[in-house]
Amino acid sequence: MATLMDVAKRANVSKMTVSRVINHPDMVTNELKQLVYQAMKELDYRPNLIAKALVNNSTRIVKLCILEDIDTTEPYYMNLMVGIAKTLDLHQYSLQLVTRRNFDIGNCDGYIITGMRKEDLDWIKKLDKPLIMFGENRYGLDYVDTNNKAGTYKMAKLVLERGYDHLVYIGIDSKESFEYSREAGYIQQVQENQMIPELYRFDNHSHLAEEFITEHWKEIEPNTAFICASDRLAMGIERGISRCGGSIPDDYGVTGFDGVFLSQVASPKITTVKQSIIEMGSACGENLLDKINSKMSQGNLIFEPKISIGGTLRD
Amino acid sequence: MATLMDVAKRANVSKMTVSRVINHPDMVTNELKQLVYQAMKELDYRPNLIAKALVNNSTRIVKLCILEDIDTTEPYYMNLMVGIAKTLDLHQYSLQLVTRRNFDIGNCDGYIITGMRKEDLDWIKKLDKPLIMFGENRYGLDYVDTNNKAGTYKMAKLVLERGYDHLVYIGIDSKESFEYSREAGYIQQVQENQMIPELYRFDNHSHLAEEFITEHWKEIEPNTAFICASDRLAMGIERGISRCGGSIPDDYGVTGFDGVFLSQVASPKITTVKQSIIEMGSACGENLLDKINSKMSQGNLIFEPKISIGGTLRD
DNA sequence: TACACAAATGTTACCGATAACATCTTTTTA
DNA sequence: TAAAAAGATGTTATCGGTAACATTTGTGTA
Repeated sequence: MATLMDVAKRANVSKMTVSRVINHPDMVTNELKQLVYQAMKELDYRPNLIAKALVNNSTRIVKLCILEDIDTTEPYYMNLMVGIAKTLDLHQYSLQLVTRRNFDIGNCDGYIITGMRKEDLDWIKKLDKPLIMFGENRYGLDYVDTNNKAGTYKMAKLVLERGYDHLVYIGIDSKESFEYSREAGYIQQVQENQMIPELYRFDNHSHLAEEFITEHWKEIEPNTAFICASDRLAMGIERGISRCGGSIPDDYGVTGFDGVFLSQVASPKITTVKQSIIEMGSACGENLLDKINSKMSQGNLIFEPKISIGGTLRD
Repeated sequence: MATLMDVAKRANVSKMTVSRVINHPDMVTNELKQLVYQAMKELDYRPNLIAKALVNNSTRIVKLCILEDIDTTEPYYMNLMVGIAKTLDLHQYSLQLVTRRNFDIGNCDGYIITGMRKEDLDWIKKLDKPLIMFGENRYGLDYVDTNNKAGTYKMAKLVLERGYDHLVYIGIDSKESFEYSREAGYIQQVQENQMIPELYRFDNHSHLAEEFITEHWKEIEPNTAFICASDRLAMGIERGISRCGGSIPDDYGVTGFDGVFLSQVASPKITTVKQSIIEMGSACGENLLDKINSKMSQGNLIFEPKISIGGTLRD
C-alpha cells in the first residue's frame, strides 16, 4: 500500500505538499497539484485512515446500541443497520454493535441508541460523545423517528373513508413514547368524527391478539376495523378473524404499523403504516456525523410515514 | 483520556515498561508491575486502539459482505450480525457492512462473506486478506454453516416416525449449495425407507407455496407431510392447507428450516430445523480473527442443527 | 533598486503505541 | 573475583498522517 511519502517521492515534492493537495488544495499551485494527482493515480494511493484518526484523536467508530432484546425481534433493526452502515461507510466510519449482553461503550466517536428504558437514562446522560436516539422519547434527547401520531391518524382516516363504522385500536402494552403517540393519533381521528375510542393493549405477540379475537368473537360486530400498533398484532388479529370465519376485508378491516417484513408475509398482505427504516437509518447516521464534526446539527428528525396498501381493507 | 505516557510518569517508569506490563508482563518485575497497575487504575487507563492499529499496520475492521438482497429478507442476518459483532467487540474489532449498493472493500483486516453468487468468485479470489464464507460453497472457500444435509435427513426421519406415509419436499429454486445439501438429506432418508422422492421447487416466497397447495389440493392425499427448505415456504404450505380446510397436524404435516423468526410467528408454530445463527456468527468471527492473527485456523466449521418442535407435526 | 509582504513549499514535532537496540544490574561460572 | 551471560529497564526510531513554524520565491511599492 502506497503512503504519502511514496507519492511525495514520486512527485518530487514533500509529504506536506501531498497532504495539502488532499486537504487544502487551494494552497497548492496547479502545476504541483497535477504532478501529485498523477503520482497518486500511478501508485493507487489511498489515505491511511488509521493514521488520520490518530492525529485527530478520533476512532472513526460509531456505536449502535440496541437495548431491546434482538432475538425475538422483527427485521426492523436489520434495516436500520443497513441504513446506518450505508452512511457511515460513505464517510469511512465503522460500526460497533452494542447490546445488553455486550455492553461496551467507550472508544468511539458517537452513539446511536435505540430501545432504551427509563433506567438507561442515567448512563446515557453521562456519555460525553455526540449521540442520537432512534425512536422518539420524552427526555429531551435528540431523536429520529416516524411521525407516529400522524401515522395512526392518517390510517384511521383511511379506514373511515373505506366505510368501516367501528374502529378498535390494538396497542402495545408498553410505556414507550411511540405507543402513546400512536394511540393519540387514533384517538384524535376518532374523536374528530364524534366516535368513542376503544383501546386494548397486549404484549407485542401475534398470538395474544389472535386469542383476543377468538375469545371475544361473539361481541365483535361486522364492519369493524382494527387499527393495530404493529404488524405483529395485526397479523394475529387477521389470523383470529380468519379462524373464526370472518371475512377480511369485506366484513372486517385490519391495519398494521411498520411495513418492514411481516406485513408482506401475511396473507392477505397487511395494509400498514410504512416506515422507511433504511432511509431513517441513513438520516440518523448523517445527523450523528454532523454532530461529530460539530456542524451544529441538533433537534429531532421526523419522517412522515406512508400508507402501504395491502389486502386487509376493502376498496 | 490517559495515555501510556501519563501512566508512565505516574508510576515513575518509562513508557516501554508500561507497554511491557500490558503485552509482555513476564518481562517486568512484580514490584514495577504493581506500581504500573496502580497507576493504570488511578488514571483509568485504556489503551488507544488506533495507535496500536497504526504500529501493527492493521485496521481492526472486519467487513461483513451481505450479497443477498436484504430488504426482503428474514431476521436471519440480524442474528448473524449480532453473533459476529459480539465476538468482534470482545476483541475490539469493529464491523463494516458491505452490500451490493454499498460496495467498498478495502481498508480492513478480513472478510466474512455471505450470499455470494457464482460471478462473485472473481473478486473474492482476488482478496488479499483472510476471509471466511458464511454458508457452504463448493469453490473451496472456507466456510461456516449448518449441516444442511443432516438437518433434512433428521427431519425426514422424525416425520416418518410420526407416521406420515407420504413425504414431499418443497425446495428453494436456486442453485446454491445449501439447497442441494438439503435436498440430498431428504432424498437419502426417503430412499433408505424404500420410498420415492417427490420434490418441487419455488422461489422463496410463502405465497408461491400457498398457491401450489390450493391449486393441487385435490391431488394431495391425507397423511402427507411437507419437508420445506425454509420457514417461509413452510408458512405458505401451512396457510394453503388451512385455507383448503385440511387439518394440521392430524392429516398433514409441515416442517421448515431456519427457526429464526417466522417459525415462531406462524400458527401453529412450525416444527423446524433450527440453526443457532448467533452462535454460528460468533464462531465465524472467532475463526476469522484466528486467521487474521494467523493462528492457522482453516477449514470448515459445521454446526449440527437441532429440531425445534412446533405444532405442525402430530405426536 | 531595495525592502516589505504575501504566497508557495519544506522541516520539524507530534498523535500513542511498539520493536529493536542500548544500557545498566544481577547472577552464573570458571 | 573477574568476565560472561542473563535479566530488567530505558532510549530511539517508526507507523502515516497533520499542525505549526521555517524557509524560499515572487510580487508590489517607494
